[in-house]
Amino acid sequence: MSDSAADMTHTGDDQATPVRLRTLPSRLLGMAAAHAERLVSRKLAEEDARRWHYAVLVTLRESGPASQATLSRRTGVYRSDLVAVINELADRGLIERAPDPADRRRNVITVTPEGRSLTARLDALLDSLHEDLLAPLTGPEREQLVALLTRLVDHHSRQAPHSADDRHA
Amino acid sequence: MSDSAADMTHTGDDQATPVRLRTLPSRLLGMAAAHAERLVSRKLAEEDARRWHYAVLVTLRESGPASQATLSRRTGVYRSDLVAVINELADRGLIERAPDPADRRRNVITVTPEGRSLTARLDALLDSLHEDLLAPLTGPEREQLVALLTRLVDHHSRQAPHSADDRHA
DNA sequence: CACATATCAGCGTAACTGACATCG
DNA sequence: CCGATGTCAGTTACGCTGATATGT
Repeated sequence: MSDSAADMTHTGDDQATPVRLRTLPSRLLGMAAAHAERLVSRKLAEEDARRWHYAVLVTLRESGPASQATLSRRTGVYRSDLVAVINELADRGLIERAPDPADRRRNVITVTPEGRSLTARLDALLDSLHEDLLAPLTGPEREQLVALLTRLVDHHSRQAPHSADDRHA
Repeated sequence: MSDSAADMTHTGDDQATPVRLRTLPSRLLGMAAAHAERLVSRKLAEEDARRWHYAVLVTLRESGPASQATLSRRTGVYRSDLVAVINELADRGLIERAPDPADRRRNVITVTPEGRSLTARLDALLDSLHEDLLAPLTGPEREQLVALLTRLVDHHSRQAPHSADDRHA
């Protein structure tokens, strides 16, 4: 256990992350988001779902049946990636994919009753999860955080409406 | 251009993201972070650097020479991934990797002058970037945001000190 | 012996690009 | 012909899990 070239075992701050990194807003955002997303993925996995599955299901519930291209725009999931998500949801009988008679390029995607019930279960899981996630903050602080983040996100999507954003559950 | 099964071209809210998604804290965090990380990656790319490169360079500057294992702990980058990062930085003459005479398992990593100057340039790029990123917020609001995020991150890393977190530039 | 270090090989996901056939 | 749609193939970064050889 000796010690060597620099400091290491001496000072004990072996895992002290530099101040510069700890205080960089972009990094803070990244770390908080990474933590949140780990929790979310873990939770959704309990129902064998992932973020994109949930995003699609919620979108179908809120805006009704839609084509894949439309779902892509509404969820922020790329149409190419959406194909696999739709496949998986359809294989599990959570949605139905039918050709659109009015426009034969399109598939009309519809939630099934089983899809709706899964969505409701996922809602509940995520709601309870957010309790834990935001545990260190008071009610007003949570609102503040949400408000600030919303401002950031809105500002950006107004500035670059086309430039590939959104995503994330 | 007809119209079909649901609404689509009718209403015009073709890309209206569901309220549930737009207001989910975890998603807001994810979107804000994704935006930030896109900006950061773009900026760092101007100097052919990535987040991990910057994290390593900053850490070396702030805490001096260290072994790869120590750098891994301080930056949050996995030892296994660090190998490639160190290789790349060394190939470009930004750091030096020398065996530690006191402990022959270790490599002592040291920044070179070129490494220091790159780090300084990256600092400047990121500082100006954060101006843009946080543009929609006032000074006090930025502090509030940073404070709230710090609380979230700290709380979590106290709760799960071992469980693989950190990362992100 | 248990433990740490550096390295390698590999996996899963998210995000994104390009191409292509079909259809409007 | 231009543009939209669904699909497939592929890329990059990141986060994470082994396993292994070497050394303490």
